[in-house]
Amino acid sequence: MPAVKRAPTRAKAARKPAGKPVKRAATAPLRKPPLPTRVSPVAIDLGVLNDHLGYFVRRLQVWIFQDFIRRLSHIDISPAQFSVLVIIGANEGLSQSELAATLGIERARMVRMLHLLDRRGLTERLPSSADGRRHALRLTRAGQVLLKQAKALAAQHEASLLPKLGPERYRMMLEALREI
Amino acid sequence: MPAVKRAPTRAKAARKPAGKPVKRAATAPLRKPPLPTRVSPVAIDLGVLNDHLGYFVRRLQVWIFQDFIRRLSHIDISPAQFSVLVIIGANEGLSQSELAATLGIERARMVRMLHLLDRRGLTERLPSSADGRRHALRLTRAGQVLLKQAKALAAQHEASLLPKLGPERYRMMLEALREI
DNA sequence: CGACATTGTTGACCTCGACAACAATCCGCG
DNA sequence: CGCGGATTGTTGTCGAGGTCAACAATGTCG
Repeated sequence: MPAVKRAPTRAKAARKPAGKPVKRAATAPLRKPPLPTRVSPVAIDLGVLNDHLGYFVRRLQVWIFQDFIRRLSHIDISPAQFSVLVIIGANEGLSQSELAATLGIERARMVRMLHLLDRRGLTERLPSSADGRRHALRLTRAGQVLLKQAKALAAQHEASLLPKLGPERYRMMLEALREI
Repeated sequence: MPAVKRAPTRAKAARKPAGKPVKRAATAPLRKPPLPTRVSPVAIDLGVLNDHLGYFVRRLQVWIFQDFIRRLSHIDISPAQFSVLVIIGANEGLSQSELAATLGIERARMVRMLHLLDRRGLTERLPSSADGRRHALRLTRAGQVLLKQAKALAAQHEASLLPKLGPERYRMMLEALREI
């Protein structure tokens, strides 16, 4: 996890009052990202990257995750952890293998993730009555409470995407992606 | 970490004596009596993830990258390396900072990436004539040749996305993402 | 000239994906 | 019934990347 976001950074580097007006784009009123000084003299050509869906999908995904992480930093829940909690909450008693498979996460990775969530008292693994190998996963009460907070914050995050991407594009993309 | 020769996972108790195949209940102090089980092959509910664009974007990105990596495995070029080569090829003489900034990669990360590409004889860093701090990046002859192969393979990869996503959706998404 | 910013660089730390190996358990079949 | 094979959870390990701090060399500007 990104532990702490203490950004000391030289954000106060605005020792250039005259000359160029800092064109702070109309970003969300969340925090001032230290990305000024983008005074590139010449626009850089993306070349054939312009024809590659993967490039833009990647950039969008990084952008979305950064916003998500920032908004849920108070409760210290990563996107992956959020997805795990959501799936467990919606499918009580499922096994680690099922969970890992539906989220596209390696079983080995899921073990350590659940180990951490267990330590935080959010989830628990009960022995399965039917299969001695399995663990029946479920949320603790604390896990349910925190998931509810996480869902609220995640909904805010999601709502913030609309004006960013444009409402029509947003709905279009969500619908298209859901079918894939 | 590897200090202790870990205990044999869970419940060493099942020593399998002559007794009955007793359920494990006798050995461990089960704090939680209920044993909910899910032996149903029922489809797993994604819950609120269905309303989160980031989830689907992430899944799509992973899927695209896997295909890309597989198709370019012969020439051993990762998506990130491909983007670096493309940008350098289309913007000869640019600096590492500019390159890193346009691709959203940390300067420190870019250093090591270029170091590797240099060792492979694909790129080179020439001293900038105007600024002693900068390196003017460009492709070597071998780099140009390999980039051409990479572009061909990447184009095949891209073409393979059409039937997978549906030509309609593909063009729509590419257009939408490009505007963001 | 001197304070400060930029560029490239290195080191350290952390997350995450991928594999391999393993113990415990379940299943199917002779 | 017993035994080989498959499944599940687990640990170890490796490598790719992201992040941060610090630094030397260099440029810029009051």
